[in-house]
This record gives sequence, structure tokens and C-alpha cells, in this order.
Amino acid sequence: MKIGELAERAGSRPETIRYYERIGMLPKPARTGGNYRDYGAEHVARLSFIRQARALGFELSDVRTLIDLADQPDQDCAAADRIALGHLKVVEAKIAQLGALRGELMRMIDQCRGGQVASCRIIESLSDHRAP
Amino acid sequence: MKIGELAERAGSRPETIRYYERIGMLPKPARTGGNYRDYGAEHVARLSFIRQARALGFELSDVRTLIDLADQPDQDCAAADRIALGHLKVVEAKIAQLGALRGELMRMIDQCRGGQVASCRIIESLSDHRAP
DNA sequence: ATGCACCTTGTAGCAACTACAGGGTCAAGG
DNA sequence: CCTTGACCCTGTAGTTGCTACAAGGTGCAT
Repeated sequence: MKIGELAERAGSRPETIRYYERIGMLPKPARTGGNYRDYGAEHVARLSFIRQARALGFELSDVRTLIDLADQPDQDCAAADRIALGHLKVVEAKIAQLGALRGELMRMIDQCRGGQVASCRIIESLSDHRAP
Repeated sequence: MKIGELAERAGSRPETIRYYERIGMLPKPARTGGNYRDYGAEHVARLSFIRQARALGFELSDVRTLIDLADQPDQDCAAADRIALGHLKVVEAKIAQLGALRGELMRMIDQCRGGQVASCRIIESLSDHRAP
């Protein structure tokens, strides 16, 4: 199949696929007579794997490791576990940080009762934070 | 003061300050005889404002608007309110998305009982998601 | 034969910095 | 007086994960 079809099947786009090939995330496919990339089912599988991992927020370097693992079915899966756990920690830290942020934003917005910028608590919060 | 001191006082770094100057977020300061940047208190205030807004997750384009607002104290602060509210929405959406992600990751990790990659649920989840 | 959708390569752009390389300035110590 | 070291200068390239062209080639239908 051509790159457009692969893109559609794996939920991606031709540009992204060429990008993945360039950085070595996807193997170089065969070419047709007209120099078109020619993909098979294994490419769909691999690209779907990548997209799925990316959707879960894994970085490409992690995805690379996970792919290498998936390609060696006899190995211990502790490494995959480690990566997933590490990523979970990152996600949880982000959630905590965003929660705090949300609190600060809500406080800021709540205190803004309209009026002029000179008395705006939003602007003030931003200005005063380091001199309370 | 020199760039290093400004950086320290505002919780930033010289490289970032020069970057902000280049993109017009910070006014160009005076120069000393030796061509060093020479900053004053107003630069500390503005840079602190920027860093604080960035720490709250505002994009630089938002920060630019907020600065313009802060520089016009007679205006209505509705614009600041709009920006903050819009940002709050973004933050809340991110929190929701990360929460879902966290759930999926935990499920994945929980199902992994060690063993070999061939039977690893983490790898499987990534592979199978589009063909359940 | 001609239009159109798709493909090719290569390059540049996005955000928001960060990290050099290759030089200049300045105060202090020997 | 000279050197050492900490700081500063400019300019450019790298980071992450794509996305968006430009300029051209292919293949199929009309």
C-alpha cells in the first residue's frame, strides 16, 4: 500500500510517516517502479504501536525502547514495566502541578471583580508574586 | 546591573534574557562602556512578571498581551480576565486528559505480572489497541 | 492529452528555550 | 604590569515532534 493508505490505517499522516522513517522509527519500505513507498501489514502494526504509545504520552525515545522490546519476545518484560512506571510517575507529577496551577488561576480570576487594570488582581498577582 | 544579576533576581538565566530581548519581550537596555547590558529595577519587575506568568503556564503570546495590559492601567481589565479564563480552561482540559492517561497506564502496569515480553500486557496494550 | 490526486525530495518553521564557539571586559592577585 | 578567572558579547545550531511548504514526478480517468 502507498503512504497515504498506511497513514489512514494507522491514524497518522504521510508527513509524519516520512519523518519517522528519517529518524529511524520505521524501517525503510520497498519502492515501486515509480519510486513510491510500498508498505505492508507489518508497517501498519508498527506505526499503530508508535501512535498508540505517543497517544499515551510516551516520548519517542521511550517508544523506541518499547519497540526494541516488542521485537524480542523472549526477554524479560521488566524493562517495559520500568518505562511504563517511570512514565506514570511523570504523568502523576504533571497532574499534581496542573492541579496547583488550576488553584492559583481560579484564585486569581475569582478575585478579579472587573474594573480597571490598575486595580486588577490578575495583573497584580503576576506582578507581586516575588514581593509579597 | 549586569545580565547575570538580573537573571538571579528574577529567577531566570542570561541566555533566556537575551532571547526575550531578541523577540521583543524585554526592552533593549542601555549599554556600559564595555558593551555590557545595563539593567534597572524596571527590568527586574518586567522579567519577574514574565517568569511568573510562564510558571503559571501562560504562553509568551499571552504574556505579551498581559504586559501590554499592565502597561495601560486605565483600561478595562476584561481582557486580562478573558486570557486567564481561557487559560484555566486549557489547564482543566489537560488535567482531565492526563487523568484518563493515568488510568490507562495504571491498568496496563497492573496487568503486567512480569515474565517474558511475549506475554507482557504493556506491550500488548500498545500493539492491540486498534484491534480489540 | 490533460487534469487531478497522489507521490517524491528537501528545506524551513513552530515554542521556548538551551548550548555552544570564539571572542571581549574587568577586577583582583602576584 | 601581567595574568587568571569570572563574567560578558554575538551568532548560530540544537532540542522535540511534528507540520507546511516548494518544485517536481507518477498514474489513472476522461
